[in-house]
Amino acid sequence: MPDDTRSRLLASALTLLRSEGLEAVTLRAVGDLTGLSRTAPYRHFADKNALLAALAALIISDLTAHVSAAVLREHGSQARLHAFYTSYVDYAVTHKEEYRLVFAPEFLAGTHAELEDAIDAVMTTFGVQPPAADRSGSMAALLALLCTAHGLAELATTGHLTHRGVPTTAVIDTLVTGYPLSQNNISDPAIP
Amino acid sequence: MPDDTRSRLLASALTLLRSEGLEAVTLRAVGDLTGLSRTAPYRHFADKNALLAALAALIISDLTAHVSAAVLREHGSQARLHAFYTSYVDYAVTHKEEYRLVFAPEFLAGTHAELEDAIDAVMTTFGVQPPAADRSGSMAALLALLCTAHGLAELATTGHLTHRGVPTTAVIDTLVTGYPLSQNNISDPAIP
DNA sequence: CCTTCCCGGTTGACATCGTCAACGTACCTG
DNA sequence: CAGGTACGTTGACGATGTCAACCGGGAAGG
Repeated sequence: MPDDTRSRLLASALTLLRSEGLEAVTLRAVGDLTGLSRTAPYRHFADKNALLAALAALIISDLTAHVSAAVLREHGSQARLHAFYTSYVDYAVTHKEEYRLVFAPEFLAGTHAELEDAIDAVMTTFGVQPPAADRSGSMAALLALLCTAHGLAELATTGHLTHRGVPTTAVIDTLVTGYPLSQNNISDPAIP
Repeated sequence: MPDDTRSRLLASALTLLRSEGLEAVTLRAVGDLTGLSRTAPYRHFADKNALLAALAALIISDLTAHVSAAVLREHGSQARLHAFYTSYVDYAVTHKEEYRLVFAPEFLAGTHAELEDAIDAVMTTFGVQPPAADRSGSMAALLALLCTAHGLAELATTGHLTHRGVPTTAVIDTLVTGYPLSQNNISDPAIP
């Protein structure tokens, strides 16, 4: 085990993230909790963002594993779609701060690699081939799926959904059974 | 014009946000740019979060105006749905930092009022009545719509979409024409 | 065995930031 | 005229990210 302290630093950061939130993850706190001193992380990560990016990568793996397991447990497109949304949102809500970190834009600049891997993992789960030029249709479909799941998760974790008095599950059901708009459920504007 | 300096402070903050990004919006910088001193914002806002929340409210108004105009310009559910997604994402991509501020979760805690208003504005645009118990179905549909738009915007502004080699418009087209998953476009997993 | 170098770690220091306390100044009110 | 209040300023404090300088120990090489 070569990079032992590096793993311990990441573990401390994860502990802090879970227990006290993203803003509590400070380099000094990470060093303290690991039993080292403030600038110790600088021996293993270029800067704070590098540490957080590494942590985000771990979390993404966990998230994809959670979702993949839930999806594979079901059979049939509809059931799997439902499982996908449900497990995705469930993970985000259960691990609010972790999910928040994964999509925190401030330090993700240029480090899209992890998310790309996550998307690849989802695609593999659904049996879609890796990006190929002639497959752009499927790619768009998958990205549309991810967009919806992500928006769902974001609005669910920040409470914007439940604050409307509508349970998240109802929204998911709506998404799974199809877009009501294409069925003309929504009338024309009442406002001229 | 009673609260003149307050407006000027907000204008300065908006300028900073647009030109140098969210992290450049510091109370000191806002004070400087307004021609006042560092702690001047404290005479008009409780703290930094209050200032940012007020700014976010302005931006939300602008966003909803942009989207509403684009939607009302079209006729028919499908065209309007397309206009909704396109204008929403267009605004987010064109005003990356502003959109980022609107959904920055750190200071939004408890201040959902503006977003609620934004949702109400969208609902009005589509002619849906304000939240009523028997209307929860429509509510869920609208929230599903917003979820998708938000996820789309987030992934588009952070470059996760285009980095996959798939143009955002293709994803939108997929969403408008309907969920491919419910049409069994996606095969069963190739992995056991 | 001795020298040299580097890896992992530490402390000290600095700039920046949000925030509070104390102060000052004008203007309005009684 | 006296007093208060709204607005604004400066000073200071603690927290934070980051850098520079320092240090010990072990590996490398003679």
